[in-house]
Amino acid sequence: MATEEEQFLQDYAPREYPSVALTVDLVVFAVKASTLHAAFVRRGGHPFKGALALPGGFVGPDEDALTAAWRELQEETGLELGAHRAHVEQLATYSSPGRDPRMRVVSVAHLALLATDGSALPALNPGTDTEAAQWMPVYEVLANETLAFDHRGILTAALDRLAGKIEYTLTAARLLPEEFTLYQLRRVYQAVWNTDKLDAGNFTRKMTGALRDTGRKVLRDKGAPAALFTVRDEYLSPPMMRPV
Amino acid sequence: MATEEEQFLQDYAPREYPSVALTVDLVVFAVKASTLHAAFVRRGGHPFKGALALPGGFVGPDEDALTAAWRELQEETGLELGAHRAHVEQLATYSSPGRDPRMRVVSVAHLALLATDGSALPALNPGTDTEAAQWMPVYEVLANETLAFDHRGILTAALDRLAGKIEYTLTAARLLPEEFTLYQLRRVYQAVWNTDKLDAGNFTRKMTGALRDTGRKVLRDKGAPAALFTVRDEYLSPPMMRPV
DNA sequence: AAAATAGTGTCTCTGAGACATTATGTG
DNA sequence: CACATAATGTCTCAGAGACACTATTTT
Repeated sequence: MATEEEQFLQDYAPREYPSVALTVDLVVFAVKASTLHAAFVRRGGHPFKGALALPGGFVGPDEDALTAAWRELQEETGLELGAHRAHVEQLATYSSPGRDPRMRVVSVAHLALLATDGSALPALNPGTDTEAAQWMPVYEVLANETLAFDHRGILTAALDRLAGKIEYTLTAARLLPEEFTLYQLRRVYQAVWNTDKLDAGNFTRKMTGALRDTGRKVLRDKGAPAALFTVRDEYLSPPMMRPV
Repeated sequence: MATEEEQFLQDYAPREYPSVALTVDLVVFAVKASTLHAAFVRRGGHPFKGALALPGGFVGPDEDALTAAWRELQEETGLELGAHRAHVEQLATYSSPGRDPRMRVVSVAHLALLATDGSALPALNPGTDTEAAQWMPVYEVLANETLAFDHRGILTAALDRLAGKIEYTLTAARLLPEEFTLYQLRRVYQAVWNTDKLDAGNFTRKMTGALRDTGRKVLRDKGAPAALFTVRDEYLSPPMMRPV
């Protein structure tokens, strides 16, 4: 049996099959000043010269798409894994034959969330020789900028996914440090949903069930001190509702 | 400007880049007798000889993954598009380097839903030369069968997606004819969730808001006649809740 | 009439939103 | 004390589930 299988693998003659170049595209989100930002690259060459594009790169022969996405994220931010907390998940795959006029490129888009305290964005690598990635406000980009390839569709898909997911999970906490106040969390929701209509009191009550109070408090410029929370482990990525 | 771009496209020398074979895998669901079924192929050759596998095939050079999924679905069922109503959507992409021991194959998994009246499954093509696809009960397969490659993961991902999606959309109606009774719809929910605990009365009240009563009724063996409904257009794929 | 099924009524509980109120800090 | 913010209380409303009840068919 083992021999039959070995035989097969040896006999197997690589057939004619269509082959494609496989890449990952990243939508990297982070929040500053209650505004949702994403990392973009300004294209210096054709096609789509001068337009904004999402960072990305080829998937190596010995890695899967998720590994490649983490590697690209690290190359772009220079983050030591674990220094910045990060969350990466697959979004969707874009395979339209004409999406890159130069050749057949199939791209697995990923959603990446970087933690910030809401006051500053993570540093981006100044870029080797190629153009460096830069943070830009997502809603302004969507309103005013031209995006290369099918990257507008990828960006809106990522935004929809994030906006939907924080409705029923605590994924929003992945955009914050390990410990955070309800004020910070609320600002993340406002950033993602591009709104300022979130009642602070109701928000507190709604969230505290899935959070753990560290007992410590932190002060702001004015007002009462705010409690520091962490996400209760059982609510980290899975649903906040439907507690199994 | 046009010249500069043309110049670039001409000058563009195809670089060295890793290339992969791109395929689609299909999880095709249909319901019979309140039991969720999926289409499988029994493997006749190595690797995974004798195990069950999902149907699928290569993505052609001039089609995207979704088009290839529709083509494979048609080849497998012999359905004239529109004769059987069908729903196909992208699920996720599987790109682990070792997932096929023969070569580097990246597969875009798709979820397909076929309409039945709940009493019989759509015919599957008897297969050209290769093994024909066959319907099998999903929960029994997951409990008792060995699945080839990473197809167990794909199948459970498809099932999770479907089970979750029918909670807040009317996607379940894609497993039924254009017009259906609440009894049929309830049986679909029971099939997908593998349960029989759905109160008929509450189910009716919950669903009727998103349905349109055709005014016609249909009889069963016993009991009162049941009204025929269709899905109100505005609720077809998008959410039943959150009415914008 | 008896049985089975379709559909409605009723009650309770829970969660969300609107909004007021109390508590705790700073200048 | 004035002010700002955190957190809680209160009220209302809508939706879901448990369960009883009525209506409509077949045998």
